[in-house]
Amino acid sequence: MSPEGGGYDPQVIDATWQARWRAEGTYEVDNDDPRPPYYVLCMYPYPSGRAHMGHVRNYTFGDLLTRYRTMRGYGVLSPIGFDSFGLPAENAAIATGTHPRAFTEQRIGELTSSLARIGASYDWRRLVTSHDPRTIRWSQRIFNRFFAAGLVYRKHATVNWDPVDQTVLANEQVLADGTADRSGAVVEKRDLEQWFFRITDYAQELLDDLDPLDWPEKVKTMQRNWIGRSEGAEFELRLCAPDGAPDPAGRSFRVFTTRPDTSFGMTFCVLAPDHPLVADITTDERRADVEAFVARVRATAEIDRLSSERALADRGCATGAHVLNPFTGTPVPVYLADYVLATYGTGAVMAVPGEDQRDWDFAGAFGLPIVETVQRPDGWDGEAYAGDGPHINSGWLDGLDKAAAVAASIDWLVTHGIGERRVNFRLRDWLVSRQRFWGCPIPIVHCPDHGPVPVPDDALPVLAPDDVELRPSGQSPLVSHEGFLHTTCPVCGGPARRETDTMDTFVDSSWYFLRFCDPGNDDAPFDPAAVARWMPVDQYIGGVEHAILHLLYARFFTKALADLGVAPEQLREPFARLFTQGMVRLGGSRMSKSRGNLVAPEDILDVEGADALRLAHLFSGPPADDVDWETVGIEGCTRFLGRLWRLAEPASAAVAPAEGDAAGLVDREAHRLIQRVTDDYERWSYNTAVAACMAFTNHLYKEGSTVFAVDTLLLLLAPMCPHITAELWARRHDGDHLHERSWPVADAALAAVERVTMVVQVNGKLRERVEVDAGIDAAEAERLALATPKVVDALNGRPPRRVVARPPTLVNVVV
RNA sequence: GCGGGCGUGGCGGAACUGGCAGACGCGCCAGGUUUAGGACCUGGUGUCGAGAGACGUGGGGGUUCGAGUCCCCCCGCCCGCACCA
Repeated sequence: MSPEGGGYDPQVIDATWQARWRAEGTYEVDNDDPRPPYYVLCMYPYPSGRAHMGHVRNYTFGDLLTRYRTMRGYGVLSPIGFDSFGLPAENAAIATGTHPRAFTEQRIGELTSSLARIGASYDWRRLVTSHDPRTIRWSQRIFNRFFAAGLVYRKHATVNWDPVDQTVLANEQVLADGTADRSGAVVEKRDLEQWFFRITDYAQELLDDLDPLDWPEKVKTMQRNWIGRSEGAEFELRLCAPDGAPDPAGRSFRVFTTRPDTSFGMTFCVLAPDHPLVADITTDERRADVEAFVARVRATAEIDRLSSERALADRGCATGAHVLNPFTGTPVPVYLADYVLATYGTGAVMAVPGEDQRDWDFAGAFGLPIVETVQRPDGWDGEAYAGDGPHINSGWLDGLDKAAAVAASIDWLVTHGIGERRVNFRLRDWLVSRQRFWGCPIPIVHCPDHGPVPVPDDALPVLAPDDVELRPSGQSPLVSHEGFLHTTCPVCGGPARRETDTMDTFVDSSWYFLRFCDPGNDDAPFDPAAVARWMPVDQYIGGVEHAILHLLYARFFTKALADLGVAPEQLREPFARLFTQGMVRLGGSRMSKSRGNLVAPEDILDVEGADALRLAHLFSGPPADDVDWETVGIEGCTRFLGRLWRLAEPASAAVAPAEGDAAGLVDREAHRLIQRVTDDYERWSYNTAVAACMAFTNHLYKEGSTVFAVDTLLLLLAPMCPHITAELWARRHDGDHLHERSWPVADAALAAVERVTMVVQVNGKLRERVEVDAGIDAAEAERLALATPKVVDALNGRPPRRVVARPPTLVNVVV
């Protein structure tokens, strides 16, 4: 290490350049910036304190892209914010007595410092946090717009209730085994009055608009499955006596099916245990059993309900009621079963055991008849048959295949006024109420005379009071805060009570990316013109764990806001391109606080510095893949940065300059490197981009360096390791700022290869290598190949059976 | 069960459109430098074989002049949804 130049000291260099970027506003961009716009966005973080490795990975990719696109001449919008409402702050408040705001703002400070320390570059003027009263005001304004448009409504819902923490939980806080992720208690069901967003109005559009998005196919598929469109028919079943005599009261219910073609095989039907008609249709003889069954299902934890261990006979119950199968005119019994869900379709199904395995199993357990309505293929040895085939035992549908029989059966239902074609979605409306304190208050006043009334726009934001005591009482402290609770009705001025529920924090993350476009706006959530300039986000980066909820909600918000005229009308999708990065694991398991296997990025920043840490993440493998930190060799990256320093630092000069022809060859190599690395950046192949830069550095150590080659290397590495490259560039170029330079452009003529190694194969096996001119034609390649000793040997005087020439890289001689 | 993906050295991975398998890095081995250690520099490193060479991308088959890459079957692993009628 040369004493004159000084060694590579990341502590000093990182801090120097981070301060300079911040002070000079290097990555600030105005809405009238003359450069073409490009919007890079990392999913904004929940402020949990100092950054963990997942953050580092995420924000390294985002920062790299910001710097790269800036060098390519774009005005890059790269904002950051914090998803600062949420459960952990509230739990900490209950545990320690700290106000959630103080707790949260401390965590924001820590995460902000971490982000700065990895060198992430943002336009800090655009900072948006969910708990900021300015954000709350516009979240509430949007709620009111949705309310006015009928996109918000209130209804009774069965929600998850944690009996230990005494609170309602979101679905995502309930584990697969039916226990709460925080308390571990078995979650109960409770009926409460809740607020919903009518996302199902957009189900079809949310499905259709996925197709053109440049998103991982996996994420699009997950969303399609979540939306869960299915086509079929809905029709009416009329109650009757066991002998088929009409029900004197004329009662009926409707069923949804995707297989109306199999209706002739309906030998019973099934209602959900909580179907509203259950009590009404149950016969007196069956009432005791039915009531016991319904009570049992309600009390049974989800996990037990789903268990395949349970005897089927315990999962259903006869009601004693009968309905007429309209296709056959015969009566069939009505059962209850826990596998029929009240919330999907009509909460009632016709059962066709011949063509549905669940119905088959149920029929077996209850001794119900099975009628096959589709001809089994030869050799079929299964039970229920769901495939295609000619219909049998189906009256006028006999002989038709599935598609024809579906169409004919629906026509028949329509003609007879019994039912109609029907599309159902699995997607439910979005339950947004949370009985929590640390969230955006729902801006509603309940008036005894006028019902729920929105708080007028000019009275927003509705802010939660600070003088509350957070206790695990099962209610938001707002419920018992008299000053907050009591207000007047905006319509009549009479006494009224404030809504005490807050909004799901997914509401905040459903529009924050729009606010980033116009964060200072005091008249509206954002100016549609500002949004039109930047949106949609050109590159969105985040974890695949948000593949469904956040991304679906944000898409819904964008569409709804566009339809309401809040966002530009033509903005139908928020995120044009999505990249989901892999998770950081340690020794195979997920890194997490609870597992106690966190590797603190700050410890690495203290020693190896930001550039080595970033490089380690970039080099470890494809960005989309999970990475096991145990196998990441930061040593190689640290070593490389040392080599780079001794190559490029003017006074450290460990590499001699290339002389004469060698210099020209090195420069040509540099042009090829530009092509290679640029291509790698464009296709998210950063591990190979790093590899190419390492290989080139090795090459320079061997062949000698040139000013052009080293400068090129620094430019290409600038987005990946911005500190060391900026420092080296400044030392080489009289204080010049690397990150204001343009991305290098390869000279195609110089990059072109003149001499290449041509591979000669005999029968597809490698036999010779020949140095040839890159411009040779097929005839010349063949001539050279046939003249090589191994080929002459193999031919032994005979002519080749065939010669395949792919000049200038390969010739295959078939003998 | 349905959907998506993956399987390459001791390890992370590379091979983009079918054309030199294993780039780059870790680790390991040897040499240099150093008082020594560390750091650094150079070379080597898929398996078998003294060598020529043979074998080699989870297993089996196929297409092709040529297959890690395309097709079929099987095995194993990961992820998502999971009684959605």
